[in-house]
Amino acid sequence: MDELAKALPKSGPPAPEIADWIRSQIRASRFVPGQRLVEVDIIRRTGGSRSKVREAFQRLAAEGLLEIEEFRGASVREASLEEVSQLYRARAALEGICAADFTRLATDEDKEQLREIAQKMETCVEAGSAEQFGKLNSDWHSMIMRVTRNHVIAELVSRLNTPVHHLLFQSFYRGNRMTQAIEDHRAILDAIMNDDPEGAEKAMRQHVENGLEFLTSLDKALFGP
Amino acid sequence: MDELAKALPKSGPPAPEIADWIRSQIRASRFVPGQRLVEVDIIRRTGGSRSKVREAFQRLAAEGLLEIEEFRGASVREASLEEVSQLYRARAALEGICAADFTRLATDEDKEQLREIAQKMETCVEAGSAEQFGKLNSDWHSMIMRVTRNHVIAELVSRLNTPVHHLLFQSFYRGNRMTQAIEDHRAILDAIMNDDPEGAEKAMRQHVENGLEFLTSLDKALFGP
DNA sequence: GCCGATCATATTGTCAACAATTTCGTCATC
DNA sequence: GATGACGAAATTGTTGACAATATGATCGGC
Repeated sequence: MDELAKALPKSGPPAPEIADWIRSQIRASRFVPGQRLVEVDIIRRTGGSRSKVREAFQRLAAEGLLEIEEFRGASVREASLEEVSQLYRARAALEGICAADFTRLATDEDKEQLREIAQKMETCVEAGSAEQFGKLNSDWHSMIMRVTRNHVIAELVSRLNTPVHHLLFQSFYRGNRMTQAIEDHRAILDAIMNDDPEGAEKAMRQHVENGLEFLTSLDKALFGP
Repeated sequence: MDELAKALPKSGPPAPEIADWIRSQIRASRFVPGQRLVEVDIIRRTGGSRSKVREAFQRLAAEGLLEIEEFRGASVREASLEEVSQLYRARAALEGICAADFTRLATDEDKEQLREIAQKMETCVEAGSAEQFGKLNSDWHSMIMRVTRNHVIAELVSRLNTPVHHLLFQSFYRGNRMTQAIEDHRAILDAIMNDDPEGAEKAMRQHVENGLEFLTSLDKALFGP
């Protein structure tokens, strides 16, 4: 009864908040793939009742984030490389169309703001601060989502990202991922500035595909020869 | 303890199966938007225990299909027209990319099979059997999904469709929706046969957008002047 | 030391009882 | 007849106890 419970003086947090908490733990790599989530442990940490915790597990299982086995409980699901690949294909489609919509909908201020974030990211590369880079990268993609005003797609992309969030974080530390991303962003921004929705979409898709390629190479470096 | 219980001689169905059952009821318009889902009622009909039913509710709420209010229970969520519009934009992106992938991956037999389904649909128009048309339409889109072998996208599209499934069903009965769909399918198929992935993608997006336009006009005809 | 059986513990699955809240009918009052 | 207070019934929220299963330790035999 320490972490979430303190933030919420109520009797107990409802299932969605417990789910949020678990999700945040996974995104922060405090819960890693394969790890078992014991009910009493979550109860202690969140202050939620057992039924609430179990309901939260069901929610997360529906999202594909947890795996529930009979009499063995919930564990963080490990996405296979094949699944990650499919997931990135979905992201390419969704973020691609958002890039096109952004090009059509964005005001000059919006575009300028996007350019500024990209610029800050470049300074991060020079400073070698991958952590800050990751945060700005999130801002950059969120900015596009916000302008297109499609909550459904924003939610979907967020969910699609959760299972690989911990890997993304690592990836910026490795190889030339940051400079690659910078180049991609510049290509996207160029198309946006030229009022070329199709070009922006194409560039965004390429950006996502590059991300996938980097993840697969990262996977090989970590696990297989 | 009548419907699902009979089909399953086990002690009681697990939460995911109860969720499936409720989902099917919604798709079949037996549960309509706004309708409250009383726990004991679901328990009687499925044979599940109360905790199972509640967990199933949470799953469906996570999918956005149900709405859960404190002390008021679960009810079928009504998707606003704005939300349906966003949802179709997502579908356009996802199914569009699948059409392109299908063009690249499909064997000649696959393409032929797709053409056959489309042909059967044309006979349905002549016979005026909207119900059969709807079923074949599902087959047509499923066929594309199957060939592209992307379970993630297939699952997403299925979920995106569930909230409007009951409207889709009606829409085929109205106006010229069927002939419109036939034309769209023909355009998509033409691009596929010409090995033109981008053309197929474009045509598929247009097809989805047409579906949305039809839904909005249907909505106006039903509710607003 | 290694292997398998056996048992204690930990964990999850199920259920029933009780508390809290909403819902709906009843009735008195205006 | 409309309105609002009251209370019974229905419904949901919460908790705890018990059953079923898995997990891990212990022990005996080889």
